[in-house]
Amino acid sequence: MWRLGLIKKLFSMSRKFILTKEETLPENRLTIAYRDELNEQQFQVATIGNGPVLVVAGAGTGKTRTLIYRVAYLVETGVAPEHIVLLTFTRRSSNEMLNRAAGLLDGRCKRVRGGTFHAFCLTILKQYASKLDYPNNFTILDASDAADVIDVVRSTSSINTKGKRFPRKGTLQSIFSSVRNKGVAVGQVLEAGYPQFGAFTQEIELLFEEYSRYKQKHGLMDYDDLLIMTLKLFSKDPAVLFEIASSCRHVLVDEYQDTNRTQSLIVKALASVHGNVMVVGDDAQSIYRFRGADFKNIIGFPTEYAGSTVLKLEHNYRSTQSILDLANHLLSQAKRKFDKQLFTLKEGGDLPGLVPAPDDRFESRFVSQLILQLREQGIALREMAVLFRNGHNSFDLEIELGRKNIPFVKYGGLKLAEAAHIKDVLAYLKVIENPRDTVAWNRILQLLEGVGPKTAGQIIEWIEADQDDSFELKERPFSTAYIESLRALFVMLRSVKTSESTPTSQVEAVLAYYLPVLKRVYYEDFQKREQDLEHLIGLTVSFGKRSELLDSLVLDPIELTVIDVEAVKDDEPPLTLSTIHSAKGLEFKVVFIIHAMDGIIPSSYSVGDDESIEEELRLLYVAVTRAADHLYISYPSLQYRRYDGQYFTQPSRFLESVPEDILELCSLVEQDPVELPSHPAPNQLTSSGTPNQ
DNA sequence: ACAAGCAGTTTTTTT
DNA sequence: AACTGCTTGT
Repeated sequence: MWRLGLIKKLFSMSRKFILTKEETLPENRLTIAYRDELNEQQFQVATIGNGPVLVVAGAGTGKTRTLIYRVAYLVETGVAPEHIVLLTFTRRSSNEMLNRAAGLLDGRCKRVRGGTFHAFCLTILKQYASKLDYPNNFTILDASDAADVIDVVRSTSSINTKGKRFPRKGTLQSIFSSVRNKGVAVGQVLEAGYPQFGAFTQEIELLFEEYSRYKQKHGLMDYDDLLIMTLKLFSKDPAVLFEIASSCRHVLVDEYQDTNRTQSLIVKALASVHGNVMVVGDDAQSIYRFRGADFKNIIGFPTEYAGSTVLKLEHNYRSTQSILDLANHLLSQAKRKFDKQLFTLKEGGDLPGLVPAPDDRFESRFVSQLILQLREQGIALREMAVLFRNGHNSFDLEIELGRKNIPFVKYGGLKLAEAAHIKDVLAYLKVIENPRDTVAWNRILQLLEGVGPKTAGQIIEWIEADQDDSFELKERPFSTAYIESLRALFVMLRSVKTSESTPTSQVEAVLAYYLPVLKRVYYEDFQKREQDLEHLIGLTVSFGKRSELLDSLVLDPIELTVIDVEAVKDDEPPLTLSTIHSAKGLEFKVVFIIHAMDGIIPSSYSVGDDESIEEELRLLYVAVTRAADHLYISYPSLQYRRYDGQYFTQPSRFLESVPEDILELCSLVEQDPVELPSHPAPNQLTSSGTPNQ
């Protein structure tokens, strides 16, 4: 492990020469009228000179827009687009920003580099992998791949997992990820988050070491490695750091409050030559503590970067005053105080509504009916969103929307690349790409009839011993139970490997082999899964290389229901369903927050830990501030749990102390469909009163 | 000895 | 829906 001190020393090593600042274009020769199109605070941000800058931007203050103008300004004043690095949270927001910036300057911003930290680091690592003793065709493990590797390591190690309850593979994976993202010891992570496994500290530490060794040996990198290995590369080879940092004349980071320690060190490294780093964020919207994000990064920025400028964006252009009142009230409940009060010129507006529904079904009917009515009133579906805490909170609503023929896209929850059948298909391609990828081998071997964990492990040992990437089946004591199907598998792998065809035809070739397997293994619902595979073929056409397809699917996971987007491409733009986490940075005219009961928001997992509860509060704050004009918060009063039957719920504790002149309590009243007026105002559907139970 | 099938439990949020 | 632990079958 490298040390923080070493990195710091590294940065100070590069000698600095002071150049006189190149003359910037006079303002009147710029093509964009920055002063007219931005407010004073935004203008400052967009046009500020060199040096470190922290922008504290409240929700809805035009942060994205300002960053776009910043990029445009830099390009216009002579910075080459490829010397600008724009790090954003999702590739979705990165693309949106670059497209909008390109629109401002007729395409000149297209060559700005950027994307997520992980994607950006990947491009560096692909180039310099050999310096870290990795092959440059290394495989990226997603969270469940990583868990599978941990499982393999555990079963081959001599650790006794019997007796008392030993953590499962997925739990181990999150423990290891915390260790690395927070930079603390295994023992500390266990103590803080998993006290029940404290007795296994030694075993878990051992596994952690073995897991790291295994990845190195087999050319595997998990998500955390992409970041940490990049830092390691920088500290191992200062010349590489210097070369990369030299090409980063301006580093811009969005959502800085959600970066972790490693990411902040990467930013520091990238800015180590030119020192031009602008980070934008809002500590009140920090919602990724669970994966190591630390809002201290944003708070501590001015101390970390001497001579930095702090700018603020406080004018909210998005929401009505009524919605901001609720948002401000939520923030006032936080233990850690925020020095921000958002203000808007959009006075008044309907009060946000709190709607207790009798149960799930009523909640879904309420939301979908109101959506239809608002659409009648001229609000497009694409301007409305339903937000929720957990991916599965919308299942019932999804059925109802389907019934009412309301098109929707869902963000968050299950990703296409996480579905078992997609992982199967990708595993064949991964093995062809990197024959040392034992996780993928393990997966595809176990799809053979008569091969389970033990036999798969045995076959993998033989394959590894061969050190031969040509997929020839050598003489081994194979059992007759599976030898024929194993032979068929190798024939397929060899023919795809040697075909040198496009990723699309490679996927098609794999599918020809895989479809019978699919039907046997998933005989219950293979038809549904077959559709996803069709969708996968559609996705492959934009890739020129197999490795690009594989990397992209891991780093930029396609949401499962994006299928629906394709289907309705020419029709009405769909309604958005999203987890609150995935809705970060987005805005909608109408927002529904569903399942807003205690135990969901805040999650029952966070109860008992003040810091976690605070994060849940910020999460609700983020959800509320997505809304521009109308906000409805609902929850089912009655829930079913499989074993203890029905039980009554409480609304989220964060909403309990909110006075009725900020959040209006509504009730649902059932009415004959014929009686429905054709153009009711949203408030007429609900009337103030006691909850209807 | 190992694979396959069944039953019962458990599920946050994301790169 | 997927994972674990248990039982049955080869």
